[in-house]
Amino acid sequence: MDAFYASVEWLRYPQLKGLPMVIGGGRRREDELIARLNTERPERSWTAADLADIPVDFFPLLRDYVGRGVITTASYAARPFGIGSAMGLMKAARLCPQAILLPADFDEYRRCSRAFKQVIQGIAPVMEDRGIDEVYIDFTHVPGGQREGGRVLARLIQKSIFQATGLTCSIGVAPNKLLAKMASEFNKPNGISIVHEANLQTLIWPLPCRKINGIGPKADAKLQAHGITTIGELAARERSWLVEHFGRSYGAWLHDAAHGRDERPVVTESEPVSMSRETTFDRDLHAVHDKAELGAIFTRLAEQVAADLQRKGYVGKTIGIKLRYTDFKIATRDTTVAEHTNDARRIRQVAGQCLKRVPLDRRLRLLGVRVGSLVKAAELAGAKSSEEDLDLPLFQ
DNA sequence: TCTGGGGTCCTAGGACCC
DNA sequence: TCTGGGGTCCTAGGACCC
Repeated sequence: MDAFYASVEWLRYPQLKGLPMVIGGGRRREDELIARLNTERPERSWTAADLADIPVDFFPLLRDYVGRGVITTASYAARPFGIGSAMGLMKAARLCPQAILLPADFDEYRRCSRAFKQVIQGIAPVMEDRGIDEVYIDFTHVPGGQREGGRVLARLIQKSIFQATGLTCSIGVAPNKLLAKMASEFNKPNGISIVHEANLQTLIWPLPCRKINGIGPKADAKLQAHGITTIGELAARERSWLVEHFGRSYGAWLHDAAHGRDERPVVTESEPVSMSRETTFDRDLHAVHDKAELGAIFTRLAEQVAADLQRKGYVGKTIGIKLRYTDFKIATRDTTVAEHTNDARRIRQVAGQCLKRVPLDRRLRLLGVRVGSLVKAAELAGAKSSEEDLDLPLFQ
C-alpha cells in the first residue's frame, strides 16, 4: 500500500492531501479530537461527521512535538525534506517543522488493512499476509493471471482495492517473492512493475544491496567494508567467498538472492509464535527509585498480553521480559513453565521472577512482557480432555 | 536530535537423554 | 584412563521486517 497510514488519514481528512505530514507519536482516538475541537473551536458544534471540515491550521505541527516518538509514515510531500519511517520525531521536526503531525490510529489502519486484503482474496485467494500494509499474491492459477505478464490482473486488483477503500497500492509482478518485492518499489505510488528473469542484470543488479529484503543495516555495512555496494557486485562474488565471510546459511542465501533465485512459496496460513506488549517510558525510570510506577506499568503490560492471548484464543508457556537501558542495550530473560497459560496474574508472576535475573542498577527506558511457545487454547483443552480420557477405566 | 511497537527467524551454548 | 554421537529443549542475544 502507498504511504498507508497517511493515505488512510486522507480518507477522513481530504483537506490534508498533498501536504507534508507525518504519522507517529502515540495513539489517537477520534472522540478526543472532537472533544478538543469543541473546546478550541466552539463557534460550531463538532461531531464525527465533520472531520473533513476541520481547518488545516487546527492540526498540530511537528515543530510543537515533545517526546520520544518516531515517524511511522511520512507523506510523499514530506519525504523531500529528508524525513522518513523510523526517524525520531524530534529530529524530523528540525528538518520539516511545518509538517502536520497526526498520532497513529491503529484501529482504523487495521480496519482498512482487513478491507484491502479481503478484496485481494476475492480475486486471488493464494495470498500471504506480510503485515498491515503488504501481501504476496500467487498469480499462477488465477484466471487471466498470465495475461500481459500479469499486468491485467495487477490492474484489476488496484482498481478493485481503490473502489472498495479509496486507497492506492503498488504492485510488483515477478517469478518469485524476492523479485516481486523489489519490483513493487519501482513505480510507487499507484504503479505496476513487471520484472522477468531476463531483466535481472538491467533492473536489479544496479541497485544497492540494501534493496534486497533480508539485507539490513548490519549486513550492508559489512558488504560495503568488502567493497560490495550493488547487487551486481554481490552477484559477482563466488558463492564460496560469501559463505566464508557470512556463514554457510546467510552466505549461500546472499548468493542466491543476488542472482534473483528464491523458491519460497506463498504461505496463506500461519500460527503466531509469540505475543508481546512493550512500552517506552516518557522518562527513564529506575527500578528502585521509581519502583511503584514501574510495578504498575509491569502489571498493565502483563494484563494487556493476557487480554491479547484471550481475545485471540491462545495460551503460551514461555514467559519473558525485555528491558531497554538508557544506552539502548537490550536484555531479555524468559522462563518456560510446565502449564500453558493466558492468565494475567500468572504471567505477571513468572515475568516478575524473570525480572530478578537481570541487572537493575541502571535506569530503564523500556519494559516489555512476552508470552511465547503458543498453542491454540482450544487445542490444549482437547489434549487435556484426551489425557483425562486415558485415566478412565478401559472397560466401562 | 536521539532512536516505537509488534513480530519472525537464526545462532550458539548448555542441559539432558538415549 | 579417557572419555561417542546423535537428538531435543531451553535460554539469550541479535538481525531484520512492517
